[in-house]
Amino acid sequence: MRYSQLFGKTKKTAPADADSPNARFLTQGGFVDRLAAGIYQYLPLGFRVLEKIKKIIQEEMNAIGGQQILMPVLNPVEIWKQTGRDETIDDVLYRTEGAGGHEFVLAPSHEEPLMVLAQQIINSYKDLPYAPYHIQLKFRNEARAKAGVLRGREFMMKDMYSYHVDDEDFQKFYEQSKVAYFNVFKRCGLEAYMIEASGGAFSDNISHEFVVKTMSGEDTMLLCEKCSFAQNLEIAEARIEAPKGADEEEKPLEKIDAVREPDIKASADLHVVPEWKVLKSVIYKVNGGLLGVCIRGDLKVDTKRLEQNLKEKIRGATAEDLKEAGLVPGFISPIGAQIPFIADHSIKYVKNFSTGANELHKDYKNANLGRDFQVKEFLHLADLPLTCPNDGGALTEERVIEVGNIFTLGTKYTEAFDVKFTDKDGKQKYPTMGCYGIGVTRLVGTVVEASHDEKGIIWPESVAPFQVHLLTLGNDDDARAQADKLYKELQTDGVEVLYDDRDESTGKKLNDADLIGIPLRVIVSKKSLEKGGVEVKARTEKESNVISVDELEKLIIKQ
RNA sequence: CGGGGUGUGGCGCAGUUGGCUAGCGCGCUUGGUUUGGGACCAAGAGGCCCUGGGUUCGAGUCCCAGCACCCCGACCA
Repeated sequence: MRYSQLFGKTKKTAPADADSPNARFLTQGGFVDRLAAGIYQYLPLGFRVLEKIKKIIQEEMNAIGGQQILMPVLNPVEIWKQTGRDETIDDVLYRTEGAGGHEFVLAPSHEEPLMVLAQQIINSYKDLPYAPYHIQLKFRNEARAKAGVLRGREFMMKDMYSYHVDDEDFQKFYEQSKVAYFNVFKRCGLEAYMIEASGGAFSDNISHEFVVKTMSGEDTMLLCEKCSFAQNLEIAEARIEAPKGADEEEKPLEKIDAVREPDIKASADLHVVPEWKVLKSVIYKVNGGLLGVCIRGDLKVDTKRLEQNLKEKIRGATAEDLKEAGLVPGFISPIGAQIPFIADHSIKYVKNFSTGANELHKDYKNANLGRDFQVKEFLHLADLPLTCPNDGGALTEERVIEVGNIFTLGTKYTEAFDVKFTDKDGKQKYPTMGCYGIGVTRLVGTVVEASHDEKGIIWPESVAPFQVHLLTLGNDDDARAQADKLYKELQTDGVEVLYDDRDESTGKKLNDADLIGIPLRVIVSKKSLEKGGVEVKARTEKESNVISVDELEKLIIKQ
């Protein structure tokens, strides 16, 4: 492909609102374009990456017996009523009306249409197992789309579903799917971790998530330093979620007289509430300034964790520090305070906190997060004994993005659609199912998140839009002729080449090459020809070297 | 759905207490000079200033309502 003819060029400046690395580089590099929040269109460069990732997934799914099909996006609402999911996941469903007032949903997942197929196809134990899959757009009315292509309202997903005669056969396949999943991510150049997770709204059963470490991730993973134990923090933290009675209606904020001792117990006694209903505010001195930390009254701030999270040395604020900031020990609260506050996640689950009013012997009742006070950031700061259940090793926290997940579905759907097969013994039975998802468009963004530098993307060879970025520098006629010739030869050899044939300045062309991030950069210029060939540099390397055209062809074709 | 922020040529931005023909950089077109890390000169094209109401002699600017987008949360196979 000649870059001069490519539909979609790089931009010198990224859109101001594209702030996660994937959003920034993919839009600036001309891979994708945002049409609306969470809705992207793919330009030739982005589309090529998408297709490569799809191909890897197809190969790995086929290898474990998957059979690709294609199911429709537009689904009659009736099949969604059959599982009750038109109500249970109503909040994410896009609905639309067809001719004659028929109601449709845009599929957010595809268990339902598949079950209609299964009713017809699954009859005998001789047929099983089956593992149909498809790669298709999904539509989910996310409350908040974000982070470029990582969380979209329209996105592409590979979903596979398996049917088995019994649990044993299912388990065997489930294990195979884990291997296939690791293969997919590895081939995309990603290091994935498999972690235990809760099933969420789509399943109540056991599930495993596949996650990749990224800054723009949405989840936190706990990773054991000693063994391979990895777990979603959600599970570990379940214990600090909402104590009984914590989730109540928000009541009006009230300021009251509170002649009491300056501690949590005194506050809880005065307000006649359990200690977890008291909002604890602790003030630290960080980098010369003061920082408030809110946490549930019954928990303690783990200062080591706080330091790790802030990457700063901290110490407790002194009485003078507090006085200067206008804070009264024992009656501190984020409401009306003049210093920044952060918080432990535990306070998100409790309504109507009691807390100080930043005045001696005055308290607030019914203080609510968001309405009455805000915090800058939520961190995991509670002093909980979070150690590895296997060997007691320390657990580190990692920001991760979920790129795939696998579920045991049991007979939930086969029963709902009354899909039965006749077993060897002549009895009718429900097949047991699993489902296996990979976010395909999310993978595109994840690769960028995991592999970039300040200049741009660094595509792994396996998913790069082109293998070679060929460019000329200078306006030397001979160099251009040589480059044209090389471009044609490489094409003849079946090498995917992006040829920057523009008459642009050196800096612009080199910067564009770094931004687009094709693995191998090949420069043909007067200078390189004088040194006897072409200059090659891997995107991952700093230094380039000059080799002959013959050597180049050997180098590329052996790959 | 709560909190915060932003809407001005394709992209990034400026626009004063309301004032005349809405600017700048990048990009684009034409001509010329350049060419190893975002070159230069000259001449151009390109704007429902988010939308709708209001105030005013006069609104990009003030007021009201709405919409969109981004961020932090709630939510989330």
